[in-house]
Amino acid sequence: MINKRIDLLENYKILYNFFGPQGWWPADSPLEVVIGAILTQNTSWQNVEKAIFNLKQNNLINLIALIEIDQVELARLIKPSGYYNLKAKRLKNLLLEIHKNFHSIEEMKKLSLNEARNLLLGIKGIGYETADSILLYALEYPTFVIDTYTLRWLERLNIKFFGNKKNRYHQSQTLFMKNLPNDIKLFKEYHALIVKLGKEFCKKRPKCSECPFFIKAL
DNA sequence: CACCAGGCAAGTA
DNA sequence: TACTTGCATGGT
Repeated sequence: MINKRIDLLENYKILYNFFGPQGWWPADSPLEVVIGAILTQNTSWQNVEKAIFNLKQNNLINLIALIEIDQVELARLIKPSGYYNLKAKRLKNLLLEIHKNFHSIEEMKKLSLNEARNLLLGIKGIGYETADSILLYALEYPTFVIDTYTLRWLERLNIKFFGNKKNRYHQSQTLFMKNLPNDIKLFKEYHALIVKLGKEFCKKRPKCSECPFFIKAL
């Protein structure tokens, strides 16, 4: 299963030295991270920025305000991020659930990692990646985010997992977490660097041969 | 013009 | 269990 030629910590260092710090997650508050986590589902961050800008213009980076705003109006404001009807519903649903159980986003931290994770995964519209993104970047729990870039990268390294979607996600996540120090900053930066790598070199096949990281990884 | 982006849920066989 | 489809805008 684990390719012993791959030293994940060593590869992190190579990536970091090549690309530098990525500064994820760009946001002014944990709530803004949560909002961005929903809005960026299968959507470029550039489009998410436009939507978040609209929300900021209307003082809507606010838990109560977002719970009270009309869903159709919210959808109109987040339109640039795509799937706006769906995302407006998911956002209100998630924030309502958080407010129902806690005073604020930060209050969720009194839960253990697994408690918080299970709570999030029980909410419609929150899958594994969105849950882990919120846990890591908004709440600062030490969990590793797996996304399509990460899976693509593992596949290129010839590391394959079997079973259903849930098992494959957790096996990939475990691979990183068992082979890295339990360091929140490292987890944040590593995931961002893998996304950066994917955007730079893995998007189109011909570019793969130009990827300096992939050559060093092997 | 086609294709993709920092997914997820529901439906089908 | 393993595909397929709907959701939708904006950049390349």
